[in-house]
Amino acid sequence: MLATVIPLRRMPASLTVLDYLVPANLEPLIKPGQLVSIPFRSGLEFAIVHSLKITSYIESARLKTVIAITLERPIMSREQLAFLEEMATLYATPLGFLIKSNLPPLQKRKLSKLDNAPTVIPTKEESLAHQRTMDRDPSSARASLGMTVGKPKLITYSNLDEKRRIISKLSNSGQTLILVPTKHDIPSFFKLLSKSQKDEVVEISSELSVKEMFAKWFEVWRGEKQIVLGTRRALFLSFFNLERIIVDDEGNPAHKSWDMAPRFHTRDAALLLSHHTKAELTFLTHTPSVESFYFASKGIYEELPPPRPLRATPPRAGGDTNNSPPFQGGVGVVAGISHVTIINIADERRGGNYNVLAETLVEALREDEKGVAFLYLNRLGSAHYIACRDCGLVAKCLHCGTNLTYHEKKHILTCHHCDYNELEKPNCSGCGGTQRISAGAGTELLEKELRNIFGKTRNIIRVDSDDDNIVISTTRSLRSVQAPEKSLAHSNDGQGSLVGASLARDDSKMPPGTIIVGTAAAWGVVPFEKITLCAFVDADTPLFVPEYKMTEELWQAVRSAQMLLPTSQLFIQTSQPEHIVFSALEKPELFYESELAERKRFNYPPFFYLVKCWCSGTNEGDTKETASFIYRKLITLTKDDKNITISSPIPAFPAYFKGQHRYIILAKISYQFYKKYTKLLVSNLPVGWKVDPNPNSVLGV
DNA sequence: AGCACGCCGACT
DNA sequence: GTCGGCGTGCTC
Repeated sequence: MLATVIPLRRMPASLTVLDYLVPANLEPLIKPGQLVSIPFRSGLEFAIVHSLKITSYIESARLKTVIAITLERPIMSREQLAFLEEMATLYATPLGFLIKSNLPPLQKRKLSKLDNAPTVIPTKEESLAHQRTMDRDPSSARASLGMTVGKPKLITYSNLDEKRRIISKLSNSGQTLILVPTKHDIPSFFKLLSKSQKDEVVEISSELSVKEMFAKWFEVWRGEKQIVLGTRRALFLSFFNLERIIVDDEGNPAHKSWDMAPRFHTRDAALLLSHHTKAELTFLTHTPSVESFYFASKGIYEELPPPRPLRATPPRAGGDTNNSPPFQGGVGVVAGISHVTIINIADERRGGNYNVLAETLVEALREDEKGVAFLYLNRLGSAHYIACRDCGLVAKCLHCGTNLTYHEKKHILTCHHCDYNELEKPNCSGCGGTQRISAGAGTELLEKELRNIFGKTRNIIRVDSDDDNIVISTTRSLRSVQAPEKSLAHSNDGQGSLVGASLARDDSKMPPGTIIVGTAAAWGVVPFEKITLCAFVDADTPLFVPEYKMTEELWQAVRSAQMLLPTSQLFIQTSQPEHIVFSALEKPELFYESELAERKRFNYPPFFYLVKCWCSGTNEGDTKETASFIYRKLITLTKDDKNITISSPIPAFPAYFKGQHRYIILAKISYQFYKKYTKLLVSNLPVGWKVDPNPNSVLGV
């Protein structure tokens, strides 16, 4: 007998699986999903049994022999293995490496203890299936029973009470996987669970120590705990009895893994896992992504109910178009979700106010002298575009109307849709003004302005991100607060991360009259329950950036702020007050209609599936040449194929970063064939190329 | 991919 | 004689 095994190490794509002989004494015991020990090169290596067979394309004299079965009970089900294989191919990650990095550290002494540990069999009606699963057939329960799975469900809620009710109705049979966008969302979701649900929870995040991860991994593997609440890395735990997957806050852009391979969206990975394990899949959100809204409207997802206004404006007597249920006085929820005020910053400029803050906002801050305010500054992608500070006009392409990208080196503005470019002019073509900006105001500038306005009467806290650290600084002291490794493990009290909790609990740091100034990093840390006034200081930046998902990101951010701020005022400073993102707050379907029309026009998701591929190198010419060569190869491979279009290489944004020049090739694939063509692309890229399927950004790398 | 191997040049 | 830098080629 032969075994095809996956060595648990980085291997070239052509060698993800290797064949080994199975000694006679192991033949009755060996099965797929088991952890085995194999001779590899001159040493020993751990491997997972992929499949068993009789013959190999390699002559048996050259085959080595499996040394031992390290753990008799399979470490993963066939379905989990199939899921991992699919993830590895679609996201161009070596399979052995993907498995290894998601298994607990393989230490021999710990492993030998485990094999003797008794299995906890659930007392539920599936115990039979479970027994079968664990002892004979390493399949996940629902799949082994031949169960099928219905359409994914898209469930929207418009306040936390509704969300709590949905969660409390979850069936308690089998294992449940709940995926949240970031580690900061774990405690707030935990708070919504019922008491009995809380007892069944295992929390999974990147903050766990090796030892904690080891313990939790095996709790799930043995089926001791029924609810896994975690970030996307929880997708890779070993479930044998997974019955349902819930993707929480489905529209949140943080669900996308963009900086590390495998670069997947939690939603896409959950779809694959659900497909293999037959677990029911639910997308839970206050604001669906544009993609999910579309798929629900086409009946590909089951939708209940459509997104509703989050009390964007106070209800008017009589003609109230708000169809969300009236406030019912539930625990922890306060009537009348955020009152939104849109401030036209262009009016302020015309009125001679050239400060970062509009007079209306300054007035509101003055009135809120006993509260805690949060001023949010969006700096993301601020250098992408050229806008006029005075009138808000943005340079647009003459052919397609897309915002032009500014290239600093050549002083030109280019359109990445149709290769149009023009010279950057010093004056605004709208008002002749010279205050053309390519970067928004920073937190320091804003802090300075607040000092000028309020002097020492206010306590100002700045929350910035500096690489991976969250830096919290007050006017008196400056200190770097790093989320300590263990903060989450001990914070089942639902207070948020330790950093956020310390901000919230320590009232000496947040006396009445505090103003918190922060960038995107602040969102996980700001104690929103204490905030009495919130403002988007520069809501325009995302509207100007030539990235197709930016409008949706702003929509998500504003709606999230409404959810997080049940009572406070929400101010939005913009030079485009009539923009659909703001006008649609009262009628959300308008946003989706408008955004879908735009996406359709440029063949973006959900009409086409995007795959971003890129290469980098120290020499610009060589890198460009490599990119062109691969482009020509891909074009030859796919010519006359209507289901895929491949763009010619474009420089990434920024084109040169950390000593590397980067070039991007973007493929647009008919959605129904996304797997087939993604595989085709991935298998034709040379070593060193990176792949991001369904990317958040098409220009950045 | 990652690591052993071997070739070669620079040193004790 | 031996250390180490890096180009080559193999892994069942």
